[in-house]
Amino acid sequence: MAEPRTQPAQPSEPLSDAPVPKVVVSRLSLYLRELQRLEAAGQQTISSGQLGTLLGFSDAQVRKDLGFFGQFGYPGVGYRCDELIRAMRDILGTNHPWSVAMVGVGNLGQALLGYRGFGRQNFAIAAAFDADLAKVGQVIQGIRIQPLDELAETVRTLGIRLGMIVVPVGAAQEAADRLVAAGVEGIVNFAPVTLVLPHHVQNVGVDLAIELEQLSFAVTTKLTRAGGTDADEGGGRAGNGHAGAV
Amino acid sequence: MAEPRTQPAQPSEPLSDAPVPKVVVSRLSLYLRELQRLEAAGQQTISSGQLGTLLGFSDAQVRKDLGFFGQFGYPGVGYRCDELIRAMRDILGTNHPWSVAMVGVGNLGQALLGYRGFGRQNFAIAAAFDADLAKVGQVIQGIRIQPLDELAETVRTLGIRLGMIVVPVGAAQEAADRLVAAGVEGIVNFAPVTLVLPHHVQNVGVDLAIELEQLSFAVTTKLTRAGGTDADEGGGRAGNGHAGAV
DNA sequence: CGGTGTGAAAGTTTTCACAGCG
DNA sequence: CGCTGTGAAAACTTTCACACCG
Repeated sequence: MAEPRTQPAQPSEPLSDAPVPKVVVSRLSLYLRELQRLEAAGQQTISSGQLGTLLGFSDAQVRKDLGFFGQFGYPGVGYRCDELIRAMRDILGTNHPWSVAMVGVGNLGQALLGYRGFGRQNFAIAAAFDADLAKVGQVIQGIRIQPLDELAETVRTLGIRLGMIVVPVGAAQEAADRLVAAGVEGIVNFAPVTLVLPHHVQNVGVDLAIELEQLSFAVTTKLTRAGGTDADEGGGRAGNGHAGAV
Repeated sequence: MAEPRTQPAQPSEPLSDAPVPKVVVSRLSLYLRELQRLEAAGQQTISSGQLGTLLGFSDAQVRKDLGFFGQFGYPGVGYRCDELIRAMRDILGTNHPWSVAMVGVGNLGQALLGYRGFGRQNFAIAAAFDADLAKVGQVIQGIRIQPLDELAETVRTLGIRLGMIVVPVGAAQEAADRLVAAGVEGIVNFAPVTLVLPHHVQNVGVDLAIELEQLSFAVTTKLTRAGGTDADEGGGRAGNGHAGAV
């Protein structure tokens, strides 16, 4: 932060008002994940070519993606890991903590309550709700399960902006409606159904069976782009495949 | 199956050898999911426009996507749900059962072992492995946890072709190596790391923190295409957002 | 009519290739 | 040199629009 810099600025925000392709943002998360790993391993700088190779993208794609948000590199050197990490987190919005409301505390919900990966990226499940009154009052992973009736008030009181739906498929839409009514701005939905939401509420779906379906197809057939394992030449690198929001 | 048909054929395989875009296949899974819901609700036929509206896509996109695989519709009528479901499952490869090997039976692994959604789409977790010898021998959800040493033999004996990695990030690459050595053809990876895999092994990544990161960005900013919740006009439909393979 | 299937046009994303910088 | 940042070209995907069918 207090480093003397020569030229690179880090606007860290969409730069122009040009809309950023969704696919670029999904790669940003991968860049960040890899950069954090590299930094932890002691690497100070990295070039677009190296970063791309690690993830199965071209050097040009890495540079173009970053170019949507500013100029972060040093010609002849590459990018400084620490700076780029900070910039990515600024862009993705994870330099500040996010509170998340979980609805549905079954097997999967309980596992997610204990998942350490959220905290590492600055997400905290701040409240959890379940329709089953037998669960209400239990404390799981330090969180007291609340009844659905308390959802709206708790969400407002804690200033929660994101929700996570982990209920059975039949209860998902109602859970979504409650979260929306409480003022949540985005929802991650683990139920295998397409939610009906107002346009101002963002939505990411994770359908575990669909991930396997995509693999089933890929194992059987050839795809056009970045299919299944992708990119990379020769030896053994794995490229990357992420499921794609449902 | 014994219906008299007029004209529609259902090639159900890539039709020509033209490679199919990955994004098309991901939408196929969504079409299938929606069709199954509609059929369960008693609907017999559906038009491309209706199906598209339910998922936030255009009618033309639905028709183009299906067009990669054959001709399934009846002009003036639409598609018969039962026929289209069967065709989609043939294409995705889920008309026959798949056995999956799970590596790592922690909180998340145990939750996935009990997840009913896999079975509904013809996936069965047929074996589970863990490095923790205290877990080995336990029976969870009807599956006996085996030591990693038995992975190769079990995978071969059971003819398992797909693997699922649910170990901590530091153990993921080794788990992948073992699965690959055992002859698995595709891997779903829940660990937040990019695996190095041979090119012939397909790979889908699910990074739970990245899903939230994408939401964090979407809530903060405007995206270009299918951003967060997308598509649809007026009232309240939710479009669809699936995360995108890592 | 209402709706499919499909070329052709429009729009978007990726790759190329190169000027410029330290 | 090695590597970034970026216009311009190429590739790919989506939308349009219409012939054709029951």
